[in-house]
Amino acid sequence: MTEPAETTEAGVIARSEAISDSAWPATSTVLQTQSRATLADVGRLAGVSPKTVSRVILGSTNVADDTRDRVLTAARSLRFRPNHLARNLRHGSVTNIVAFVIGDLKNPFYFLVAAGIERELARHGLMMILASTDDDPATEERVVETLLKQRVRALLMTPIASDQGYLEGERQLGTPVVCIDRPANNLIADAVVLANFEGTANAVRQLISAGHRRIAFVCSPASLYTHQERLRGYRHALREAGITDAVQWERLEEVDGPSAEDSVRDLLSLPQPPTAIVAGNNRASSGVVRALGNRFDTVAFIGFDDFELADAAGITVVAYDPAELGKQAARLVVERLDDPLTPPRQIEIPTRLIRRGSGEIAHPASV
Amino acid sequence: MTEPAETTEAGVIARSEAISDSAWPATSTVLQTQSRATLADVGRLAGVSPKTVSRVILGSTNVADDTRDRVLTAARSLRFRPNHLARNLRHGSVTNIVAFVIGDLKNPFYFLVAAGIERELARHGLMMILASTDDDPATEERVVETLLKQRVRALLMTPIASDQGYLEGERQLGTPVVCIDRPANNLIADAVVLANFEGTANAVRQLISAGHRRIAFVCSPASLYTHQERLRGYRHALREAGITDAVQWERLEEVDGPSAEDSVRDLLSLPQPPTAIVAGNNRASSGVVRALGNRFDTVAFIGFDDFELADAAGITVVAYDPAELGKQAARLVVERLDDPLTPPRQIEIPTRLIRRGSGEIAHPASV
DNA sequence: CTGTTAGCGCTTTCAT
DNA sequence: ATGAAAGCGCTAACAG
Repeated sequence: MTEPAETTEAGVIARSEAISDSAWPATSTVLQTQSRATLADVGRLAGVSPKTVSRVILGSTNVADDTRDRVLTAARSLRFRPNHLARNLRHGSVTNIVAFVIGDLKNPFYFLVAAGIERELARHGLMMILASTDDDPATEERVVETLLKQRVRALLMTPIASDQGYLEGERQLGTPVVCIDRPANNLIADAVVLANFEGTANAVRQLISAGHRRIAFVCSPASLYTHQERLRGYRHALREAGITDAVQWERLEEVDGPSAEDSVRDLLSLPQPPTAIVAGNNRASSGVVRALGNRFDTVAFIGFDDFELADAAGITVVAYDPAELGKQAARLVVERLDDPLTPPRQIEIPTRLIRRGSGEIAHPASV
Repeated sequence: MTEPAETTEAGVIARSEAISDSAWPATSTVLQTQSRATLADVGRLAGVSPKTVSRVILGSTNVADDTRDRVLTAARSLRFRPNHLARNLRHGSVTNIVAFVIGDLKNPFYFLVAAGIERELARHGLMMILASTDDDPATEERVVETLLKQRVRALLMTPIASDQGYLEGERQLGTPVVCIDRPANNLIADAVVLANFEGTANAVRQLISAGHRRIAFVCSPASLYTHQERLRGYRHALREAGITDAVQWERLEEVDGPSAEDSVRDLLSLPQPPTAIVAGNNRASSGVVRALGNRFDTVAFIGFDDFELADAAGITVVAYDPAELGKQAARLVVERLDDPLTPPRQIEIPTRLIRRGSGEIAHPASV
C-alpha cells in the first residue's frame, strides 16, 4: 500500500468534474488506528462461518445458544459494528435516511417542522438528514443532487428554486418527493401547505370588525408562494368589505429591498397612515414590532406565524402547528414509499387566529 | 402497453406512475429497467466496459474524447446516478457524512450552531446530519449508535447523558468525536464550550455596579455542565463583592420542577425580593420576561443567550455567536480527521455583555 | 442448526 | 486508451 499521492485541496477539487461529486472530502485519507472488524473476523475468532455471525447479529432464532454466546463475545471483543453500507448495498442500495432540505438554518420555523418530521419518521425506523439551501435558488439543485447521490430513501423539501423539474427522473425511479410549505414547480409531487389564504383573510376580517379600514400588509420576500397566497387572502377580505383603495398600504419587499421595519416606518409617515397592520411572516412581524416602538398600543397588529414571547407581548397572530406540518409531510413520505402509485396529494394545515390584544385594538374613530 | 391514451392532466398523472417510460423521449434502445441504471448498464448501452464508464464518471483523463461523449450520453439517457454506497464500500466504508446530535429540535440555539457547522463542513466537502435526543439522556446512546451504524465520518454532539464512555471504542476505531457546549464524561474528546463562568460573573458585576445586592439566579435544568459553570460565575462575582447571603435567591430547577416563570413569581413574593435577576439560559429568560410582566421596568434583568426581539424589548444579555461555536467544532472535526493522534483540545468561545437597558436599571435605593 | 456459493455496484490491480 | 478479474462486507438462496 503505497500512499495515495499528496492530495492538496486544489488537487482534489480540480479532479472532480463531469457527473462526479461536486464536492469530495478534501481531507486526506484517514489512517485508522485499528481497522474495523468484519463478519469474517468475528467468525474466525468464534470458530464459525461469516453467515452464522450474520444470523446472530440479525437476531435469527436458528442459532444454538452456545454458538450465539461465542459469537457475541467475539463480536464485542473486536468492537464489531455491522457495516450498513454493505448491508444496504446488498439490499438494493437504499438507505433508511430521509433528507429534509430547508431554506435557512436560522429560521426557527424549519426546526419546528423538522421536529415533527423526525418524530413521525422515527416511528417507521427512518432517520432524517437536514440540509439547507441558504434560501438560495441556485444552491437548491446542488444540495439535492448531493443528497440523492447518497441514495436517500425520500426527499422532503421546501422548494426555493423556480423549477423542480430536475427531480422528475428521480421521482420516476421511485424516490418519493414531498414538498413542504409550498408546492413544487414543474414536478408532480405530494405537498403539505398551510391555509395561507384563509389565514390572512381571517386576520383582515378581524381588523375590519374592530373598525379598521386602512389596513396595511407587510411581507418579505414577496415572490414566495406562501406570501402570494397570504396576499390574496388579504386582498380578498378587503374586497369583501368593499375596501378598494388598499394597494397603497401593501408593502411587498423582495430580498434585497427595504426591510419590513423600514416599510412600516414609511407607512406610518404617510399622510393617511394605516391604523392596522398585517405581517406576512415571522420575520416581518419582528420588523413591525421594532418599527411600531411606542406606537405599539395604538396601531392594531396581527402577525402570521406565532413566535417566542408573542404571548407575553400580547400580539395577536395567525398561528398553526409547524410540527403538524412536518408530521403530515412525513406521513405522506411513508405512504408514498408503501404505494408509489396513488395520485399525488396535497394536504392543507389549518390556521387559527389567536387573539392576544394587539389585533383587537379598535380603530380610534370607532371607540 | 398498447395505447398512448388521451391526456387529461389527471390521466397523465395516474398513468405516468405505472408506465415509467411514457414520459421519456422514447429512444427504443432504452432498457426498461424498473431499477436504477448501473455502470454496467451504461457500458452496455455505450458499447464499453463498466470500467471505462467508471473512468468517465470519475473524470479520468485517460479516455478518448468520443468514448467519453458516448458514455456521457448513455449515462444521461439512463438517468444514471453513481451509487455512493458501493463506492464507499469499496473505499473502506466511510461516508462523508458528519452527524450532529442535538438536544432538542425546538431550541433555536442548536440551529444557529448547526448553521455554523454546516457552512464549515461544506468547505471540506462534508455533509451534516442532524438528529436529536429530545434532551433525554436515555435516548442518547440509541441515537448515537444508529448514526454510527451508518458509518458517519465523525460525530458532533451536545452530550446529555451522564456518561459517554460507550463511545471510547468507536473513538479508537478512528471516528472523531467533538462535543459542543459541554464536555463529554468518561471519554477523551475534543470540545468547544462557552465562557460560561465569565459570562454570568460579568453580568453579576454589572448589576452590582448598578447598586444591586439582592441578585437572583434562575435556570433550568440545573444539572447541566453549562448551568453549573454559570452558577459558579454568579456565586464567584457575588463573593467577590462580599455578598454571602444570596443562596436564598438561587432557583435551580430540574426538568420536572417548577418553571422559571413560577420561580420568578415566587422570588418576587418574598419578604426580601431580589431587585435584579440573572437568567441562566434562553428558556429561563422567556420565563423571567413573562413573570415580570408590568414590573419589567423596575426589576433589573440580564439573560444568558441572546434571543429574537431581545433588542426591541431592551433586554440586556450575555451574548455570544452560536455559529462560531459550530464553526470551531467543525474545524476540530476536520483537524482530527487529518491527524487522529494530537491530544484532545478544548476551545472556549468568549461571551460579551450587550447593554440594552434592562441590566442597567439602578437599584431603587441607590437612585 | 450451520456452511457454501454468489453477487449487490463499484473500483483497484494488472493486463493488453 | 481500454478491459478482465477480483473483492470491499454483507446477506439471499440453497445446500447439508
